[in-house]
Amino acid sequence: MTTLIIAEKPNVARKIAYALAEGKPIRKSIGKVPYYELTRDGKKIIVAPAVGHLFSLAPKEKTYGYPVFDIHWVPVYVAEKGKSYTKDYIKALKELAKRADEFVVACDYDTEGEVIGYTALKYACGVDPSKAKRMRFSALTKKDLIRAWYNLEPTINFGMADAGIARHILDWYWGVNLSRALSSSLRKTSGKWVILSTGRVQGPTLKFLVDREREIRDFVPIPYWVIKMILEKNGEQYTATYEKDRIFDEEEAKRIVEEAKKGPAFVENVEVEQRQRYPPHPFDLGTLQREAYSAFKYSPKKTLDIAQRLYERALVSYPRTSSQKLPKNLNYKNIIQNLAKIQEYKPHAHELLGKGILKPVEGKKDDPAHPAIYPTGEIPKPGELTKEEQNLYDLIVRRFLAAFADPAIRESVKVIINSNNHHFILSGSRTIKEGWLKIYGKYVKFDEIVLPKFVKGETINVLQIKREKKKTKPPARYSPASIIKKMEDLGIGTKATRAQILETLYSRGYIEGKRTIKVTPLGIKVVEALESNVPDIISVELTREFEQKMEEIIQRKLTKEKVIEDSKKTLIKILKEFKNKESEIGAKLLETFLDTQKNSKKSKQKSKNTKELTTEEETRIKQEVEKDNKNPNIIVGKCPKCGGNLVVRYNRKTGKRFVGCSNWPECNVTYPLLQRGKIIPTGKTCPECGNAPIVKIKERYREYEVCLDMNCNKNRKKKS
DNA sequence: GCAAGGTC
Repeated sequence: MTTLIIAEKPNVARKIAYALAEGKPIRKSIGKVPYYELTRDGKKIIVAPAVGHLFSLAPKEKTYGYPVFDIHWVPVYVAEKGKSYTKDYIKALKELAKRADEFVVACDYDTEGEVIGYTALKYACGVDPSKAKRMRFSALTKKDLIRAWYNLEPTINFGMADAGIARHILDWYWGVNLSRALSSSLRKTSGKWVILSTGRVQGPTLKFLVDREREIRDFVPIPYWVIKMILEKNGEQYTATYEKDRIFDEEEAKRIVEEAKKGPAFVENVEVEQRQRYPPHPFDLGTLQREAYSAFKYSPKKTLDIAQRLYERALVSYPRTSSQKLPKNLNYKNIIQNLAKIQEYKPHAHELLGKGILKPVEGKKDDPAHPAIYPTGEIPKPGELTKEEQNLYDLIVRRFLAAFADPAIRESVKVIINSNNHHFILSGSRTIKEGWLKIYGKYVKFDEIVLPKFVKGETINVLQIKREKKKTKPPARYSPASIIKKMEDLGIGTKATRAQILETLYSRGYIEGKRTIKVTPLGIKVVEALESNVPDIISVELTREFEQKMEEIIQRKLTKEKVIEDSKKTLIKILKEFKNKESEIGAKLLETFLDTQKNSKKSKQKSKNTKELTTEEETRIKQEVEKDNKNPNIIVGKCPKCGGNLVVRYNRKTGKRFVGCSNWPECNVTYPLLQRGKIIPTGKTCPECGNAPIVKIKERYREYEVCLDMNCNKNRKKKS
């Protein structure tokens, strides 16, 4: 009898093996994949890892059309580029399954973990998933793991597996079909092969960003006045502000200034307050990403990448966590002693060790699978880390050490000045006791405004009282850090995927700007198209609905088949309507797409999104598109006579192409076209005749622009 | 190739 335990990832496989082994497990490997052999109670056990999802959904037939609902599970390395490393893991599981006659899933206890286990059993091991048992644990300590081993669930949780599978399929149906619909619309009008995309998470995220753009665009600044008192004490100048910080009536502001100027000004009261400031909680991934953004301006994606590298070197714990709590049984003392070997942490570490009790602060959020991010106590060799790795490591170490330090004490002072019965406030604040700020202070900003001592009744030497005109400001644009916080707050995406999804929005050309995110005209048009055709996909409610359905599947109140069928029906209807309006939608997308292209040329950015195709691919796509729509409506411009769209059409008898107005037969405007070369709309109207549009003709070895009007001077000049 | 979700 041999039992094969399947873990979600290599690191967990190792932990399970060490926990269950009597003595030490034997580490072996197949290719690059490590696995462990051990015995417990005379039973042979093999522990082997997956690496997250090993299987992914893909269409059964390779088509470019939509709708598409016929999909199945395939190895991820088949479905996605850059996932070849998973091949070895599937191979290893397949190999080890042959040696086993009992199977235990030990993936994270959530819907995704259940899907990872289910698909690994079914497609890698070739085993009926209903034959497998389930090891259920929520912490990776020896105690928890041993308890889980002796209390195996008799089967995997099929409710969770079904809910997870439904989630995968629903996301695929909505995301892929609508992405294809968007791309297809633009292709129809532009003739260009551009990837547009949307999905359950991309959609609402882009929508938030667009909403913010609209708020900014529609913002009407309102003027207001602030009143300031410049005063002098001991040869230094200080500025006090009027008790009402914004005055929207200029006359009122004038009056206050005039009255206050009469004086006399004296100190009416001095309020001093001391407050304890506790250290910040240990890092979950989202907080680390925000902090690294504010400290170093690293994008969330970059921070996760660096943290992953540190984790792989065993310098820090697992980064994809939402916990803000350190593990209870962690040997804090040992870690801090190790960190003391690094010169810059030495004094802090020694101070903490001298305290006797080591009790960290913790945050509210928890994660069943992983604790907060902490330094393991492994010490990097000098020069081992890059500057970026060093920065992030320092941030994590200091945050960890700070959690054990004393609170800081801050003092705030309010001097209330009365001048002819108008009140002005002079504020100061300073740190009285540094506490944890000594360790982590370089990453937090606190004002340090030290005031001289003022006493009640004291006369104030006023130098000036004045009003300043200001304007209300529009809300700020999102930064990569703040949009990810927004996603977190609304519960869309996961800790592991949010950063990646944001990168996707950048690579689609929907958004730009490293620090403040600006939505491009294309991004705005995509949201507009979805708002009027598929409002569901840009709404957070779709996620809520999926979650609810999943819960009902887990509770066996609904079957996954029913949920999938329902979504399919809804989508068929939506996609049918979308297809009917493709030309219209595409025309709108195109307007701004031309601008985006021009702009990106200006800033010398290469659009990764528009790729050159091989002739083979091009032929296939053409056939596909033509099959889909016998008359590809490439819009080349506006009709000078009626304002309709000028589109490329084909003579039914001769098959020859020409440009005609879309309002035919009401409008009879036509232009002849050269029969050779690819027609590319430019969005420009001819500057020479001011009438007909200019199109680009792209032949195999040359391309040139012509005015559609054959009699226009522009074309004559060209020829001569 | 398009999603979102795991992970190296």
